[in-house]
Amino acid sequence: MATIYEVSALAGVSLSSVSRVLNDHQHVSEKTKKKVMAAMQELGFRPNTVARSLASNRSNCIGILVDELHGPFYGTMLSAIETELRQAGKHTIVAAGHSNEQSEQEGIDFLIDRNCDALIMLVDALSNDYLIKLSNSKTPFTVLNRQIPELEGNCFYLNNELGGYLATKHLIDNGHKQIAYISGPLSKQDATDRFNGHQRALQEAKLDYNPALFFEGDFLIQSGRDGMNTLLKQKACFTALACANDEMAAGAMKATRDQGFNIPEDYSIIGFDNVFFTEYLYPQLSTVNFPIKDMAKMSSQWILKQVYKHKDIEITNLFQPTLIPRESVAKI
Amino acid sequence: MATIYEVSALAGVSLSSVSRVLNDHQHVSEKTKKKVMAAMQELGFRPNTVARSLASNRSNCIGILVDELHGPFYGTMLSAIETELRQAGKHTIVAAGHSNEQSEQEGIDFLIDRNCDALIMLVDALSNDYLIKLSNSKTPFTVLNRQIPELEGNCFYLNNELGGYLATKHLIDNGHKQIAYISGPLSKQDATDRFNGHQRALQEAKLDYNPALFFEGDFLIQSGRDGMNTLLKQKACFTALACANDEMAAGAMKATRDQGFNIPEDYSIIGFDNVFFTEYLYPQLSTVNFPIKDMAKMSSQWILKQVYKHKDIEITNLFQPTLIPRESVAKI
DNA sequence: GTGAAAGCGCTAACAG
DNA sequence: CTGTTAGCGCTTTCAC
Repeated sequence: MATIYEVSALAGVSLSSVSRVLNDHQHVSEKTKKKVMAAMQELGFRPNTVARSLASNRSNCIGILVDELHGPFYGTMLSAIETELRQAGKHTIVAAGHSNEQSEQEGIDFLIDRNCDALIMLVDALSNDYLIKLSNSKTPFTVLNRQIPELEGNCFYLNNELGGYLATKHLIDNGHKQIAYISGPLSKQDATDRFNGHQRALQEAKLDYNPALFFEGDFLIQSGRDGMNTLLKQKACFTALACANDEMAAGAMKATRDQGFNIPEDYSIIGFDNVFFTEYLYPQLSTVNFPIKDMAKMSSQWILKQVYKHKDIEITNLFQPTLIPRESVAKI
Repeated sequence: MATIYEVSALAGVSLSSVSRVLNDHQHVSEKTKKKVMAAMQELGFRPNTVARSLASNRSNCIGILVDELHGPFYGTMLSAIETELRQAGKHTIVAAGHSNEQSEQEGIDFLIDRNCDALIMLVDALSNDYLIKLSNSKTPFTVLNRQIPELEGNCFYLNNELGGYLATKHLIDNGHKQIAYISGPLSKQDATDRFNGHQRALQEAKLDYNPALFFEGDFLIQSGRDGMNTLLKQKACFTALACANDEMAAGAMKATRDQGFNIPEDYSIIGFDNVFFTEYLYPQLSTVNFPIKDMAKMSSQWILKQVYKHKDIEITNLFQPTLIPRESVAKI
């Protein structure tokens, strides 16, 4: 593998000149630039990224830390980030935190040690305090799906409350008056925000909130099944169900059918997130779109702008959900 | 950030000694080892990975190249690889090739330039020839879901023929005699292997293969819909359908119901891959398991063994599919 | 067992 | 606009 050294020799210029054209510096004459380029071409020169990192203290690597690598959400996110970053010549290093505080901290260290220029995180085990402390270190980072007031500019998040509102409103607009709700773990901000939105829609329509129609799940499919089974068993009746995410909605659909009911004839169901498999379900699940792709892209752009000084990038931190009506909600 | 230099000063030993304990070399006295460790602790020393890479020409990074980062398959794979590699202290750099030959080649260059110690690839646009040529370069690699005779030891693949056989056999065992088939693009090896397995099962049961009951899809959901719609329209009748992957099976289920038929009462359907959402479908999709997780793990271990000289690792290149009977296939 | 010294390939002042 | 000169932080011969 040829080095910058051999290039400089062949081109008959100094090391620095080669380095300059390599880094697109201004103040290089067209002539030497041409000579250098030709020499690089001839030698099949490929710059050694590691050496560049060491000398410049820049790795051109962005670390991505997520709870899990599998699941419908993360793939979409990774894909959007990788696409955006790679076309800017940046690499993506991934690490999973497995929703475990210690493991997530290790993941961060892992990524920082690797000299990542910046981090993108979608994690929930890490405390706000930890993240705030981290913001004083030299590695800039971005946080997805989380709003931390002290770190406002670094956070890219959804108006979850509005999403929750939209979902329940859609049910109400279809004539439903008794609406059950399966939430995510209320210890998580996004879960409570969505639930608050649900309640706001109820109030707005002057519908009473009935605690018997509430079930707290954990965002996983099984809790959707458990939730719907529980709801179906209690006495208060209802005609529609809003779930705080699509996985739980899928579980609820299963439970509903296992009990011999039809969707949406007997029960209308709406999810949240609009993950790709919602279209595969039968009936196709009505849901609320979570623009994870846009958010992932935006946070990549934030890094491009902050860390690599790209210009002309408009940053938005707050994203809006939209209703995706499909087949699982019917008029009553 | 403390350097090895400060550690050596504080410990009162030379640079080399510090380096030795850092790298777990033999021939270091317990005493100096202790002193060094203490000094590191005190200074909160964290070795600079980049400098180590440059000096040792080892990055402890494994590059992963996949067609796409989203989709049900890749997440599972990435997750298994990251878990396995990270606990060995290795990092994972990902790149997507977008099923485009040039883009995949760029992905490889990208990863090699980044000084990856090895590569794991799950790609289909790259030709065997290209891969064979690549095997002469200094970066070892592994190929998933693909069998290249010249690169036998580097390939980790499924017995797709057997999988195809198992699926159709399951249909036959349930009494079906007219079985339709929606294949993947026959230009791809895995698609033809699966299809061959289908035909073998037919022959074995002395059932005639009817070309009218065949549709060539592209592994995406829409082609499953198109396929089933086409099959339903032609005159030859059938009672069961085997699909070369789960996405197409999901599409076929949709088409079946859109035409007013029930699954499995009117048509039994079986998929292939056993991706996570097959359990979310209604009815739950019977399918054939593709042990992508095991394969991903095994290929990580191959790298650990070949590149990092870990011992006691048994390598298997060929994996076996298994039948996963669920609800979408009924006796006739 | 330990230390000295020479790089790994490149960037970045600093002169000119 | 170009060349000289130090390093970046660590590994690795090679002596001792």
